[in-house]
Amino acid sequence: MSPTHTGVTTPAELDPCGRHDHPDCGIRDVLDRIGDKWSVLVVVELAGGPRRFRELQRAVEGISQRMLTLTVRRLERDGLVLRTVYPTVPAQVDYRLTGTGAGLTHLVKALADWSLAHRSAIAEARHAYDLEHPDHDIR
Amino acid sequence: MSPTHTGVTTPAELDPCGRHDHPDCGIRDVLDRIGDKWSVLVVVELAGGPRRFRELQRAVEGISQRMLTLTVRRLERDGLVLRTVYPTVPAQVDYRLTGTGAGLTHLVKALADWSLAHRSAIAEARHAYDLEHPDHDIR
DNA sequence: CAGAATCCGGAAAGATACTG
DNA sequence: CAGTATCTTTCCGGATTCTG
Repeated sequence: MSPTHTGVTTPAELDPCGRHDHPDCGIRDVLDRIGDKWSVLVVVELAGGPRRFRELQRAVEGISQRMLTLTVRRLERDGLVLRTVYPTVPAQVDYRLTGTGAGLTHLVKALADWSLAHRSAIAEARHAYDLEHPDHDIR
Repeated sequence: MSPTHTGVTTPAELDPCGRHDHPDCGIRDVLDRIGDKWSVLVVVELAGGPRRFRELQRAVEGISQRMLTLTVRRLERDGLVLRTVYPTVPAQVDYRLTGTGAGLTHLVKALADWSLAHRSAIAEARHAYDLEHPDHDIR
């Protein structure tokens, strides 16, 4: 039993943490890592195999070279992506997922599945909301 | 077969989309929704049952009233949260997860599980990276 | 209590130019 | 090619004040 249990009904199947004795389940750790605008897209692309810098930039579409650098550096730092430099000229670098990073793709797939499964429902909900609330500035 | 198949080796078990014929798998939809700073925390709290505005604000800890309003409004608009107003005085409002929203908690749990499982590995990777790259400004 | 409206600072992201 | 270095702009989010 959690010492801070409030007596509120908490169905086990709806408790995302499995227990309530820590504030955010550490979820923020993941989200801070893949919740940004580009990380997931880069991971998805790398799931298709190693890619070079330019390949990634072309594949992700819309990402600036600056953001790609930052994104890929962070992923490297977190041990999700391996960066390999080949001492050729001009320089050649490739990026590939590490074991941990590959495991992430399973998570991403879960996200994609859920997204696809509910995308229309959400779109409808939005539409309905927008009709009932003619002038809002949400989003 | 995908018409845009490039011939690159793409192990099915690493393909997060299941297919490559769309750019981002719609993942961005989900991430734009739960990738922000507070949405997940609110959903997690609501997984414990209906909450009133103030209860949420106290529970989430650190969230401003403004951000709570915005967060909960977006979730409502997307049909993930149901907002109920009781015409009492003073006003009383409660928020609860919809069916779709409850389904989200499974996703969140997956995130939490992955996070907990790899948190130490990632921490070590970071530490190692920071040692080899004494002065970087990543993050 | 449950918000709405406003102001404001800092961080994130984009664009661009330059380099090994 | 694969970045780094700047500069500019955008916008997220906090603090505060006011209302039904």
